[in-house]
Amino acid sequence: MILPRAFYARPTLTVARELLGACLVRLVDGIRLAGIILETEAYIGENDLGCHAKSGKTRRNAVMYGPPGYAYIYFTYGMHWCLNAVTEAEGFPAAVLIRAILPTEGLEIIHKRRNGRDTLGPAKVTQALAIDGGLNGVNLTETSSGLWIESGLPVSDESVTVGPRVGLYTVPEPWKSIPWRFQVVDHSKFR
DNA sequence: AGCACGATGCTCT
DNA sequence: GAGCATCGTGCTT
Repeated sequence: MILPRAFYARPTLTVARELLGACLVRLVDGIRLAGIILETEAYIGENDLGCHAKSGKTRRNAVMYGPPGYAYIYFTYGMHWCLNAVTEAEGFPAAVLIRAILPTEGLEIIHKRRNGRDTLGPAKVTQALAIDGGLNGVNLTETSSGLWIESGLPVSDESVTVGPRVGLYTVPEPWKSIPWRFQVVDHSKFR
C-alpha cells in the first residue's frame, strides 16, 4: 500500500520513526528498484538551525514549505543528491531525510549503479535508485511520479537507535546534537 | 578499522 | 566568495 498524504501530515519525528521499515520505490523503464528504509533524520522548521529552512523560504527549499507527501531533493557538495519526504502542514517547512536503505528489488541494477558498494548513506540511496534533481517536488503518494513509498515491515522499538544528526559540523547547539536521527540497528532480519 | 582529505559545483549572502 | 544534511580513496594503526 502506498503511504497516503495523511501519513506525512503529522509531526516530523513521528514520520521519521515510522518510515523505518517502509519501502522506497523507484520505477525506471518499467522496472521497480526498491529498498527498505533503514535510517532517517528529521529537519523541523525555521527554528531548527540544522534545517535548510533556517533562513526562510528560498528557491532551493521551497518544496519544504509546500504540502506534505512530496519529495524535497537537493544537491550538495558539488556532486551529491539527497532525498527527503516533506512532512507536517502546508506552510510549515519540515522534512525527513532518507539516509539508508536495504535493497529488495532490482538488485542487479542497484548493484551495477553502486558499482558493488553499499546503499548506507543519503547520496548512496539516490545514486542506487537513480534519483536526482529532476524529481524534486514530485508527489510521493502516487505511482505516476515514478517515486513513492509503500508500507513495509513494522520495526520494533528495540531495534531502533536514536541519536544526533550527521554532518552538522557548524550548526550551533542544541540543534547540532539533538537526537533526531533514527536507525534500524540490526537489519539482518529483513534479509 | 579508523581517520583525514580532496573532489566539485550550486545556492545564498 | 563561503559554505555545504557526502563519498571514496589512501594512509596509518
